[in-house]
Amino acid sequence: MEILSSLNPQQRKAVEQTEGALLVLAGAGSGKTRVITLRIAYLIAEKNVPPYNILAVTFTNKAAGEMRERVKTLLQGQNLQSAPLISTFHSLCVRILRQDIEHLQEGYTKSFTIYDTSDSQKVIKACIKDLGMDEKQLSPRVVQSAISSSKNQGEDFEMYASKVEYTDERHAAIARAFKMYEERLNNANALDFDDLLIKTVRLLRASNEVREKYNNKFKYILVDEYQDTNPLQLALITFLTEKQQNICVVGDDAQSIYGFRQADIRNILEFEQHYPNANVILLEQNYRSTQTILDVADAIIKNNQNRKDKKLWTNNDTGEKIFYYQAFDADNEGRFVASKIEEHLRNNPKDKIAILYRTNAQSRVFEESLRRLRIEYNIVGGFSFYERAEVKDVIAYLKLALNPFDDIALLRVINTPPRGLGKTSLDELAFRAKDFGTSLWETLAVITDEKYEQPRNLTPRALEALRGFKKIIEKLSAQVSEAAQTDRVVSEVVIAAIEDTGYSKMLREENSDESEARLENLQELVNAAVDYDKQEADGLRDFIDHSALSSDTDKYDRNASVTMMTVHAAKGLEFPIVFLVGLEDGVFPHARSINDAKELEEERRLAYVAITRAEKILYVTHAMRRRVYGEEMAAEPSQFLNEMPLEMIHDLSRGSSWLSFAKSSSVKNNKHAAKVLRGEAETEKPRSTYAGKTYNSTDAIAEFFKMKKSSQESEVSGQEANSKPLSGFEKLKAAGSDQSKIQNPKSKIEVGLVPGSHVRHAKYGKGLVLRREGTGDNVKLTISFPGFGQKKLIEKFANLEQA
DNA sequence: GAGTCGTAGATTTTT
DNA sequence: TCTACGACTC
Ligand SMILES: Nc1ncnc2c1ncn2[C@@H]1O[C@H](COP(=O)(O)OP(=O)(O)OP(=O)(O)O)[C@@H](O)[C@H]1O
Repeated sequence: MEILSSLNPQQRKAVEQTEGALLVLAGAGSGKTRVITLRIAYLIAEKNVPPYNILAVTFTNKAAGEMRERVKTLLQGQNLQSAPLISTFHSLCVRILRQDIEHLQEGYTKSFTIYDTSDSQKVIKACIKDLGMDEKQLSPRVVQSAISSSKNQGEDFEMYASKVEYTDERHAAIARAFKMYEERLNNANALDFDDLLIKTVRLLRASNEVREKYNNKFKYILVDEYQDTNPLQLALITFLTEKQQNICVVGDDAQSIYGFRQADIRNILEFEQHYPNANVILLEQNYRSTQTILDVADAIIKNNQNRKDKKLWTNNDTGEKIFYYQAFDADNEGRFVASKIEEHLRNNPKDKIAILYRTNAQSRVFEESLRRLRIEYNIVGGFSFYERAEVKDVIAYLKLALNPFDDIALLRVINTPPRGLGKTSLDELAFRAKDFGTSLWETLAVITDEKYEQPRNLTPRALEALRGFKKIIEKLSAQVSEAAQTDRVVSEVVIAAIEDTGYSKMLREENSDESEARLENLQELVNAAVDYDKQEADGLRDFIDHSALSSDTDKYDRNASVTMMTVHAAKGLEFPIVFLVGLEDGVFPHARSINDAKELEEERRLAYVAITRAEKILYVTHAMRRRVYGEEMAAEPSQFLNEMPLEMIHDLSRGSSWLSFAKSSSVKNNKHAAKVLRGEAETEKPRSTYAGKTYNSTDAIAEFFKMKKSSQESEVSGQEANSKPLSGFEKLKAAGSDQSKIQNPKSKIEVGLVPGSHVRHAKYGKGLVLRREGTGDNVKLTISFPGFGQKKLIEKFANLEQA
């Protein structure tokens, strides 16, 4: 088969060995995804496996879409009766449950609703309230994440509750909320994201018939990014491969970045225990990146204790050095990136460039700076189209029409547009519902009935409004079931949900820029439905499912020259030019992970993923100041920068930068200046804890600041594209020194502690002042103490000495 | 019941 | 900085 000629011998082996269990464990860019893709084509074209017997599972919709495309291209010209199923875990589960959930006998029907994260959050809030607790005592966020992580480990609320110590009030409260949450979802015939997996696993476990059915259907199973599977997903795969064991998984333990979703790399490392006859193939040649990029990625990942050493080599050139830029602040970082992108596109308009960041919130600055230069970009993730309020509203109408038990959908739309149904009426409705033990919809039907004899506790106006609402939904339901029978015209029902509900009327009457934009978004929704009608014609339900599962903007345009996304979203992709931005302690690695060795290692793997996305050119940038919650904060260069081999980095910053300092302090016989900077950490007991390492670059940075102070004039005027008359650094210095001299004469230190000053603290020892705010007795100082991190202290009480 | 205003609190990462 | 929710007014 000629397509195999594009493979190296190991890859080829992995493709040709179609029977039995196979693990392909290999580093970044070694062709794992290519193996999976070709394997699917090979099974179909060479082994004559019917496509419907093949299941390939990926992690994101984006990855599934890409793979579908590639397989399609490979199989062009073949006359196929069916297509292989290439889907995410979640879509696969929806597919199975839509067919067979009734076998589970838990009261769920095929018309179940999917609750997204915000829907579940609403349920949780209601539960907390109904348990007589305050959101401040028990935050919905905490409950939600507890429930989710418990579920992803395969637990139900009973298992969760059984683990709670009876003295542990807090967890007991979570357990109660968990229980109530489960009951409410069940009553609403609703499943959350995690339930999709849980229920499928439970279904496969409980029903021999169903298990048998899918074992017979999916004879060949392939899983990409296997290192990111969690115990539930493992269970799912295990059940699906009970009969046949034709399973091929590929992955790289160094790229495991979904620990927060309970992903467990033991799944991949212990694959041979799960499938004792498994073969293991290692791929060691990287086809993607330059040697320099691989060296840098490798240098970083080597700092992880918990890892499996893998070889990775490349025939590619050494390539360019890594480009580094220290920005003055986030805005300046954005300008730098945009201007570099402009330069690249001027030289080669076809360049494909990615901006990768740790959190979605960072995208804004880059959007603005690109827009300023009129550079087109597209952005993956963040708030998706389907998460917009107006879109969710319309979808909620449709969800309610499909599943009237969906209380969340009902509450969302019952008074949108305003129908004169306020808190009082809705409280009454909810109260009755609880009393009857039924859904809001059923309750509504009962109490609006002409023949209902009990006192209603509703104003005549409210009663009429409820009746009107009921009619609207009934009409919509009728249209929906009609459409379901004709198996088409999703778009018509969508239009009905926009028009006949009064929704568009409300927006037209509002007549603002805002409402204008919303109407446009709804038009987009109609367009999506029209497209959908043309392509799949799988009915309204499928359309709605799709909207729930694609919070990830999977229609990213691979032809666009600039794409921005989080590092997580970039997994599996590659770009000739990559900008990895915001490399600061607290941002990347994220502040939430910095104090936990395990989580810090995950951040480091994330850095590894980010760097290995680059094919030819990698830029790394960081800002010295960044706004956090609207507050300007001093930012330290990321420890991951410190872990890079500095001689491979080329400094593009104007003036002196952290890098130039780090390089200059290199001891002759030492390979990496970074090691020098790490100093004591190296001689310490080898990284038994990371607490001390977190700020171990502080000394370097402290000295850097000191240097900076003396050369401030040149540094500031050298800052590129800094249009403000006074740089922040100057302002900071000015504000700091003036205030401390004039308004704080009582201060122990007459000179005043300006940012950059060294101080000594009784408990934390030597530290460096990063920031000063407030006046008089209220002066607060942010000080970085090596080994203790940043502390915010009141100058008056801190008892600081100048060091 | 609807709309306005003020303030506390929040951000990882994805399905 | 932005948001989401609660108090307050009409
Ligand atoms: N044998 C080969 N010859 C030439 N190019 C190859 C070969 N195998 C893979 N490639 C190319 O290498 C690049 C990386 O491949 P692929 O995305 O499959 O790697 P991967 O192992 O899945 O990477 P990651 O783990 O980083 O997602 C792709 O551009 C692919 O086309």
